[in-house]
Amino acid sequence: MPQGSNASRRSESSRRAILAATEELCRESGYRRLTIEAIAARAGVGKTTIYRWWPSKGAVVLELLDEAAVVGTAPPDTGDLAADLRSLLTEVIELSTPQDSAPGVGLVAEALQDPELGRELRERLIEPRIATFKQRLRRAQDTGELSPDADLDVALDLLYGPLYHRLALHLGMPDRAHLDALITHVLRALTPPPEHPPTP
Amino acid sequence: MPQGSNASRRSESSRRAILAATEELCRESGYRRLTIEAIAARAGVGKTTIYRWWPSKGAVVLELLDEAAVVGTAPPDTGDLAADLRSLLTEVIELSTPQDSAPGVGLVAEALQDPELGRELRERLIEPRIATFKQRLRRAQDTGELSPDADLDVALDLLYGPLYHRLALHLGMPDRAHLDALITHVLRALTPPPEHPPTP
Amino acid sequence: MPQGSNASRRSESSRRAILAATEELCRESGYRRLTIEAIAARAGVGKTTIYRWWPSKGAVVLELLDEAAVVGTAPPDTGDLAADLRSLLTEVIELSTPQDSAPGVGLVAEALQDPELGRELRERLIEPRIATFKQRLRRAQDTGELSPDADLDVALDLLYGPLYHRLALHLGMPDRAHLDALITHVLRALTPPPEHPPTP
Amino acid sequence: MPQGSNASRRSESSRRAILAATEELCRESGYRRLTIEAIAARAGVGKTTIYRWWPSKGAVVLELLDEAAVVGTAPPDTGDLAADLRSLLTEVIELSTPQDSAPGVGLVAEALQDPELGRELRERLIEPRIATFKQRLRRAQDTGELSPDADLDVALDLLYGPLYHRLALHLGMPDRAHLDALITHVLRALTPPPEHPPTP
DNA sequence: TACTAATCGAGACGGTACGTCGCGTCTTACG
DNA sequence: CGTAAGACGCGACGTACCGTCTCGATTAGTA
Repeated sequence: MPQGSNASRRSESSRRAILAATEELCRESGYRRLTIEAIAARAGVGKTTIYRWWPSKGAVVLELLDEAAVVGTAPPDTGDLAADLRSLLTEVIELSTPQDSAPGVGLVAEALQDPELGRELRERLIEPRIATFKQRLRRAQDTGELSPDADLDVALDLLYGPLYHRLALHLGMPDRAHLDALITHVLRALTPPPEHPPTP
Repeated sequence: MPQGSNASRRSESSRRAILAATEELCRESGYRRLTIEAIAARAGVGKTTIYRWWPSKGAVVLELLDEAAVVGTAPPDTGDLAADLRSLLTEVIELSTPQDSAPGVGLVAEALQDPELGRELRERLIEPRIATFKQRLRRAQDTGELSPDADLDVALDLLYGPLYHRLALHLGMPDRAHLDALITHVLRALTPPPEHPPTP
Repeated sequence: MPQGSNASRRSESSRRAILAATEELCRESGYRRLTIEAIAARAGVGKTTIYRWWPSKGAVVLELLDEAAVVGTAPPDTGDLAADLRSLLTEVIELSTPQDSAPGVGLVAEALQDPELGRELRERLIEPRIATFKQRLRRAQDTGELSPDADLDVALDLLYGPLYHRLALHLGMPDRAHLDALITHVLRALTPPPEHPPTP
Repeated sequence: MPQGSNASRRSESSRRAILAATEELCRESGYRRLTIEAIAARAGVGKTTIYRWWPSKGAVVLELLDEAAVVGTAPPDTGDLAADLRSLLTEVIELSTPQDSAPGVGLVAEALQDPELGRELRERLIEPRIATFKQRLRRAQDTGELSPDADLDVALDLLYGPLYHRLALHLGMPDRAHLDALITHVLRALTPPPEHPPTP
């Protein structure tokens, strides 16, 4: 593909330096104290260069997380549905755990107040994971593990909801036992007792 | 409570003016653009007076919401458990709906990044509602509507979780049908099929 | 006049620090490289404090020169008109000589491009000196040294003009001999050969 | 001049576009707001092209004025010395009058602070005019209109000085009457009353 | 006529300073 | 004393231009 003259003049090395500096500073002082000014200084880059390519510090952090995330587009499928769901949920839990938390939580907090950032966050980080999640559940429907008319959006709310609930309220992420309890409850609710369908 | 001579010389009229100004400004420009500086100006109050009594703008807004909320400490009990749960959840949904959302959502966002504010938010706004919620569920256990060993913390996660989930992801609050689906699912999961207990 | 409550809250110590820093920086690096940012840093003062009280760096420098100038409002009068004029002109020449030149020349340069600054410069620094100059010439008219209908504005142009001429063209200030030549010429032109008046 | 193969590959059309853009922008927004960046944009030219051929915006403007000026190298000589001087002075006055003033005044202002630009300005714009001026005066000495030992440098100062004086002080250029008064005075001072020479 | 190197347009880049905003503290005068 | 008013030191903001630096794409003189 001869994209030739269409090539952006953007400096890849600056881009990398900016993301690296962002990651360092976030780790050192947290999302809150993160500053475009400081990123530029640490990265050895003009502020302009940051503003040229990102609209806000949130967008920089978003790209950082986006790069960091190894997106396995195919859902895990060990044959054990509960285990697979647990591993999907665990990925999110780990993104919200202290040492790495700064960028993730800060980003969610900022996105709450900034619709445009929220949209980006949803499109680039969240929706792919939702898709993966639903893909796994759909497969479970195919194998008859789940009721074929189970409402997958409800399942999504029920399984991911608690994580955000606890995040927002500083309640600490659910431990292994609690997580298993959640999954068990939800699967039970979605598993077809043949005679009455889940939603009236 | 004979606090007598100990009575604070704090000016109640300033306090009210501050909260009123906060409410107006929040409504006009949103939590994000809210500023201690602007509150003081609008309220005709010195900045010192605000800083003397509140540690941050979040704390002011928290007090505003705290005053606004009519906390029915006793849970609703119409005899219809699903309906009662729906009305409890609806209160929170309304706090997160556009016109009034600014203070509520902004506060949650800020609390995500400010542990102290998070603690205050939890203690003064959240926990009373959690208590009310659990109280109603416990009554349902007493009447046999719910399994006596149902895990109420899990129920809490399952019912409130989705709201925060959707809040954080700008997904829009669940509509009436979805909400009912949620409640139905959760109640089904908590209702005892006598042979296997909810947690393994 | 008990101006009491009317007293400005302005910090005199900051004002002095700002002027001192300005003077130092001007001496060290010249008017051109002088920067509000640097003044603030050197003075240990917020930039806001400078912008609050002065509209531009030119205004700060103007105030600096204004304070530095010992304005003898009464003109010198040794009885020797030429000598008195020479001493008046010398004051201006010294303000435009290298070591002290930075502020003075820079200010004139900036005022050339900034009408508001030009007005201030004129009112606060220039016009008092013009008044003094004219006062001395008027006294010379009283004593008959000068023609009573000599045009003092023309005299002003003729005597001060060359200084600005040379300043603008980097020609160097007139030396003692040239200055005396100038004064001699001008006085001769203003001294009445009784029959024909100076202006037609 | 066999510069032959050495011929510059410089683009004349770019040069003209740059000068034209400079002239327009100067007229529209004044020398002060003039910017290399803006010149390049308006001229449809890369910034590099400007920096390759001129060291500063002052140099561009200088070239602009240099081209615009129709330098009559031979002084006017109508036989009426006062009239000839007036027409020489008028050329400078017009260069400093509002509509065209921007480039001229700005250039002088900048040159005050930039010795290199000052030198260029002097050599290319000023000195030719001084030469012309002196040439005319010398001719007047030949015809006996002026004292043969009149100091032409003093004459220069006395006649051009007031213009810069007024320019620097935003005093407005001398009107016709004042200009005539100046010329009259100066000529009187330089005309030989046979018994006492002009300088003591 | 084709080659080849200087020049061109475009504009990203690392910087410096700008002028503004809001912070949280401090100072002053009043009630 | 608490208060209204607001100046203060500070830090970050987002912008404007600077002068330098790649990038192909002309383009003009030479081979």
